[in-house]
Amino acid sequence: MVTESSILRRMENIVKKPRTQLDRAAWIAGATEVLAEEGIAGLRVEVLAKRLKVTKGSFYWHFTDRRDLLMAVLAQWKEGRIRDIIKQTRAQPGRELEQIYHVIDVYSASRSRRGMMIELAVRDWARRDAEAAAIVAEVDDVRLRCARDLFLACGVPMDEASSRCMLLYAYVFGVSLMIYEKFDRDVVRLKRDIADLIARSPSRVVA
Amino acid sequence: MVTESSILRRMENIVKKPRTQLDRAAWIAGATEVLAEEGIAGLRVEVLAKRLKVTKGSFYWHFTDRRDLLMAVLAQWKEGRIRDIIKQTRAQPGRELEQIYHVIDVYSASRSRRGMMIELAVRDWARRDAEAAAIVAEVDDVRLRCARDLFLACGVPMDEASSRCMLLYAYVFGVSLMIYEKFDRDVVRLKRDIADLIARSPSRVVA
DNA sequence: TATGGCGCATACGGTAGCGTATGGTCACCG
DNA sequence: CGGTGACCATACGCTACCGTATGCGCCATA
Repeated sequence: MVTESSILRRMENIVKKPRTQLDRAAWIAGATEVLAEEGIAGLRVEVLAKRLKVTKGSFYWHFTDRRDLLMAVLAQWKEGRIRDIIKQTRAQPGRELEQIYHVIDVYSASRSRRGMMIELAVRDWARRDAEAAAIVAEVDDVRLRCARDLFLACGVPMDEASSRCMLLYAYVFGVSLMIYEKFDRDVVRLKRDIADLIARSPSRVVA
Repeated sequence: MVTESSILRRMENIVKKPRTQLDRAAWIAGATEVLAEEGIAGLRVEVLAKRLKVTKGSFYWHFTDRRDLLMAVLAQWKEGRIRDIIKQTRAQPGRELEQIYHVIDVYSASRSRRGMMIELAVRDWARRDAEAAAIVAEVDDVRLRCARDLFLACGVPMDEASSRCMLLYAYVFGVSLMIYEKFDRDVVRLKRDIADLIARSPSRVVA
């Protein structure tokens, strides 16, 4: 019989105590944290369990094995990235160029350090894991197409739009791998000028 | 007493059997191979020993510990990279622009896959290791300055030369992290156009 | 109040890897 | 021909980690 008190207690458990009982999502979230900090090689079941203040007995209740977790992390990363791309590349008509600058800015390492750490960890992972590579391929494809659409909306021809959006993403990933403090102190100007090169420099040399 | 036969035997050992006796250089070379294939996390003493057909007893004769090997790998990588940069960015007067295209080409992933694998492994390593980061910082500084000098020799102003050489290296590293087969089939044209954007696109929008 | 299952703890066997200790082998030297 | 040292093999203890087996507490339902 479903009593009123039983319903109340059940609601309590849902809203008041989602901490004691871990679910898949909590494990995935924790795993993503570790991935960002330590990379895929440092993402170990027992380490993660210690971090979440439980034992791995809990882990193997929610997941069949370590790979199960890794695939879940990948899937969630993919969903989040694609949602974010759609959001970041949706521009009001006439403001597409502005939006391109926004994309460069928002995906730059200094802007979202955590996001870039995950991005780089996933890409390093993908270099040696076929399933991770497949996910990265999907995300890259969506990203490139979305960014290309922005350039197309700016009136840039197809081939050039392809080149520029590829350059855009290669730049944001690549620059986060470099250590250039000694090279140039005025990083703000540097990055602004580079964004200009990617977004607006005329493609043809004017004779 | 140094007899004639002893000299002959010693020469034999030097020229004929440098295989049985491993030295530091052989270990470092093997370690660099493993680093390229498996990344820093996969670079394990016993794995490397098995690969070199010896046991780790040999390893701990030549190195104090694993970190000793890693630092040696790092040092050798740095030397090699700096030598290569100097070489690749030395241009005959008047051919500097040509040399810039050459640099983009020679450091692209498809051109030297092995070199880029090491490069990416070292950079991923540097994200979590201070000593690796210091080495990468030195190499980046030399690279950026050498490439900037090429742009300067082309008549490009200082600030723009800085921006373009930074974009150049960020691109070559970043593009090797991407998986874009689905996006554009004509990769040759794509890469050529991107090289044009980096090397020669006018920096200012002509009104 | 009894019971069944969910969520986790505990304990176990097994592998991989690090670093050390110690012994063996072979070349060379006198 | 005995000795010495470079170079390597073997064996050991230790830690980290994987996956499994099993037990325990707690909550919901009847």
